Amino acid sequence: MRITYKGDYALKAVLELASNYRKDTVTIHEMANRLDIPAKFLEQVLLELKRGGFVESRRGRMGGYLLAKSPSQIKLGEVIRFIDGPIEPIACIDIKYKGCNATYKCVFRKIWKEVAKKTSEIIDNITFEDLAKETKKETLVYTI
Amino acid sequence: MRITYKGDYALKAVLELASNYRKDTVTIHEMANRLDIPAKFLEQVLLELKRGGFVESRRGRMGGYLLAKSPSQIKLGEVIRFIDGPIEPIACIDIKYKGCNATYKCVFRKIWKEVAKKTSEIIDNITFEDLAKETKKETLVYTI
DNA sequence: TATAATTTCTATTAACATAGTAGAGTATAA
DNA sequence: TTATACTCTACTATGTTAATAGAAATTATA
Repeated sequence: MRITYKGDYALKAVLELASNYRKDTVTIHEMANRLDIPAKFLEQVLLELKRGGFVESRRGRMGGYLLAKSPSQIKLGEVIRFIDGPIEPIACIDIKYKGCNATYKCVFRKIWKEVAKKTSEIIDNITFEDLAKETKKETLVYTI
Repeated sequence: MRITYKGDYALKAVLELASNYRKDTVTIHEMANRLDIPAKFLEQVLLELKRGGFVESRRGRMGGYLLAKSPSQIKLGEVIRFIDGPIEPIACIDIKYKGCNATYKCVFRKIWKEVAKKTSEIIDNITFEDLAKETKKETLVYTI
């Protein structure tokens, strides 16, 4: 798995919206400023997240973005997979990969699957509710 | 972590040499044919593996490649890191990464570190001796 | 109703990485 | 001496990434 800037931005954006869940909508520019992300790039990321059903938007004045479902229903793994693709470290799990005339007896294949499994055990067991709580807590710690 | 074709080829080449440890040297072309890898590309990979101290070579007639140390002393993780770089899924662990004005309080950072740790627990605990044994066993199974 | 604020959509681009190709040079066993 | 093998450097095609640009559509509100 490799996390791109786009994926990184997506996670931060969703977390931002999760922290704002059931409050106001947040505009692209607000998020871009707060997260220090190029606004036009973030715009594209948010559109993609919308198509993925993670966020909703309100157009026009007083518009902005908001989460499409509860933070507790969005897993870290879902978002990163949607934006950056499969978490498997090598494509030999995938169809496109050519280079193994006998994948079924490739000793590496099972290792990469094991890596993917362990990765999944982490990222598919963390919701944005968890993350929002954690950031809140950390912010408090640093504020006090 | 993302494993490139180059990394994939490197692992297969080292395994091939591990299976041949203390027997004859193996030429680039033999390996390229057996592993179905473009010979000129494999050539570069092997040169890199040599610079990394994983393999040795004999030039001229009757030449070829051989392992520089015992298969039991070469870990999967060492080779893949050397060829494909750090296993961390995101560069925010690295210096070059810009985009976190406060990495120390980034909730994602610790997650990616955890992923890297689990990955390391797998790939740094497998030697090419293990792998060579496994391929040998599997080959037998399919031969019988 | 006009306007400012906001999202939406499509295209373009610079830089870099990947995966490979090409060819001339060097060493060595037989 | 020669065939066989590794060595080295350069080149290239393709794709991906991380943006940037600008015009269009929508909507609250003054």
